[in-house]
Order: sequence, then C-alpha cells, then structure tokens
Amino acid sequence: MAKDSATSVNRKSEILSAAIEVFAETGYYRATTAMVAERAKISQPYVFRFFPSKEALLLSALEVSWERIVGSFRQVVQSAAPENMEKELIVAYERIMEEHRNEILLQMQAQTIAEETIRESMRGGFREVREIVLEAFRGAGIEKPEERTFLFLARGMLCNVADAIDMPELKMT
Amino acid sequence: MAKDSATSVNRKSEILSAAIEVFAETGYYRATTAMVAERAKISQPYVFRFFPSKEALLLSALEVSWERIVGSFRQVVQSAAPENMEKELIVAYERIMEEHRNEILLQMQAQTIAEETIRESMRGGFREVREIVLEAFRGAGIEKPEERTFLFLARGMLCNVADAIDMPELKMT
DNA sequence: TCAATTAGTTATTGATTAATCACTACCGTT
DNA sequence: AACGGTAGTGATTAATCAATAACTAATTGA
Repeated sequence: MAKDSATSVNRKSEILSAAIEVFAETGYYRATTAMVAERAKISQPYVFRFFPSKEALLLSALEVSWERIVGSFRQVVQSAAPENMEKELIVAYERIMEEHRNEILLQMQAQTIAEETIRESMRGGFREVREIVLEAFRGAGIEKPEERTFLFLARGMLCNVADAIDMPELKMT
Repeated sequence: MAKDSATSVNRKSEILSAAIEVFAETGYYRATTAMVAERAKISQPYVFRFFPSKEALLLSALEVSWERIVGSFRQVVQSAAPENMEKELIVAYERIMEEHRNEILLQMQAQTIAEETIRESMRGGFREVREIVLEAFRGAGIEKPEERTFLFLARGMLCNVADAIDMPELKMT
C-alpha cells in the first residue's frame, strides 16, 4: 500500500493537484493560496516553500495539464493503426475531458491571462500538441493534414466551451 | 458636433465601454471598479449609481458583446446571397474580432466563470448565435446544416484562442 | 547523544478593494 | 431667491490576501 511517506516531491505534487482543483473551480484570481493549502491539507505559508509565488504555482499546474495531453497523444500515435488515428486521438481527448476536467478548465482560464510567462506556456503547449497531431495525420496518410489538424483542434476548443458552460447540445447535432 | 451632453443613458454606456476594455485587458477578477471609473473619467463610487454590483456590470457588458454578434449576423443573413452565406458570416465575425477584440476576450473569460447568472448569459448568447447560423445555412440550402454550424462555431472558438494567446499560426496552415 | 537537516506551523503585515455614506455643485422652475 | 432634482465627489470601512518572519517538532546520521 506504500502509505503516505511525505517526501518533498510527493508534497509538491499534492499541492499541484490541489491547486488545479481550486483554480479550476474558483478561478485563478479569485482562488486564494489558503484554499489551495486547505485542499492539500497543509498550512497556507507552507505552499511558498515549494513555489516562490502564486503565479509560479499556476505555471507548474499548466505544465502538468499540457503534459497530460502530450503524453496521452504520443501514446496513441505509437499504438493506433493509421486508419483509426483521428478517431483514437478524439477518444483520448474525450477521456482527458472526463477524467481531468479541471486541467482543461485551467487551460481555458489561462487563455485569457495576459502575463507573458503564462502566454508563453500556452503557446508552447499548443505548438507541441499541434505538431504531434499534424505528424500523426501525415504518418497516417490523411489528406490535407494541415486543414484536418486545424479542424481537429477547432472541434476540441468548441467541446471545451460546451463542457465549461454546461451546454451539451453545442457539441453536436 | 453634439458635444458631450452627459445624459444618464450616455454615462451608462460610457461606463460599459470602459468596463469592457478594463475587464478584457486585466481580467474581470483582477480588474477593479476604480480602474473602470478612471477609464470612464468618473469617480469610483459613481459606478454604483448605474450598476448595483461589479457582477451586474459584467453581465451588462456581456449582453453588449452578444448583441454585437447577433446584430451583425442578422444583417448578413438578410442581405447575403445564399451561395455567399458562410463566407459572409465568417467575414462578419472576423470584422468583430478586429474591431471589438475586447468583447471577444470578455466572452472568453466568461466561459470559465462559475456564477450561474454569467453561465446563463453565455448559454443564451451561444444558443441565439447557433440558431441564427443554423437557419442561415438551412435557408441557403447548405448540406448537413447542423454539422456545418458546429464546424463554423468550432473554427470561431479556435480563432478566438489563437488571437488571445497571439499565435496566428494556429488559425490555419 | 547531540547537531544538523527536514517538515511544518502560528502570527503578522502591508496592500488592496467593493461598497456605503455623507456631502457639494449645478440647473431649471416657479 | 428658494426649492427640488440631477450629477457627481471625498472619505471611509470591513474584509480579504499574498507573502514573510520567527518559531517548534520530528528525523537522521556519525
């Protein structure tokens, strides 16, 4: 069972998980470091032993969320048959939307945060995901891979919105 | 020239314009009513003569932004030839993205705000726009109008994101 | 066994902010 | 020449919050 051996690395990822939840539920700017601490079952100042500032915490949380998508997509790319490539990538993303909804909500928030460090992280994430999908489509022999990649990402963005505002009819017919 | 006759209605819309700017630039939660007031060239408490709370101000600002899109799309629908319908709707939206970027940024922020009044406003806006586009496509004899409407909205969402994080290469090939 | 390292807390602060209150200035009417 | 309505401001407040400082408790290893 490997109980709760509170290593430093362990604590750090607990705080990150708490932050993702709280930021997603409450909104980054309205969320307080005290709320994050409470969720992680530690005191508020102890958060700052692991992250130099609230913004640094957000940045790390964003990295986690992008790595989730990148890792999942890479696995699909190296395991799916070419004719199933698009469908399998869609399924993988739908799975993330279900099981890690908060990470998606966090990314949506970050889309409108003006701090340059945050924007860079978002651009990096999108660039990497786009590259993976594009290469997957090319490798699978899909026609007009750029256009198909664009549409793949576009559908993803609308599904994010439909999910966030709880309007399932927006997702499809 | 009809200078600045400061009617009450006039003031109210000045405050709304200021709020749209400030909220979009700074983020709703980080933005202060003092910043809005400064932009509108009035004192901070005077904002509350026109809006009962900061959230009511956000709600009114959102209504303005949705009315912009709805009004523009309705005009296109009744003036464009069927064969140009989709293209003209796209052009209309691109125009709004250029000329009223802040209203789009405001809507993007509102997508992740959990207050029920805000979510209802967002659902209402999306429902109305979706209905207009769908009817336009049906009236123009476009095949699979539901799917085409979905893709139209989806492309819009991705363009919003690409614009917000300043990543133009995300928009197309 | 004790010194250093690690893990964690309580207390505090300085800044910020939505909202309220009490006030002043101006304008048209009678 | 005074009244009532409209337009607007300064001062204040009660709450909130990120970050720091100063502390204690437990663990480890030589």
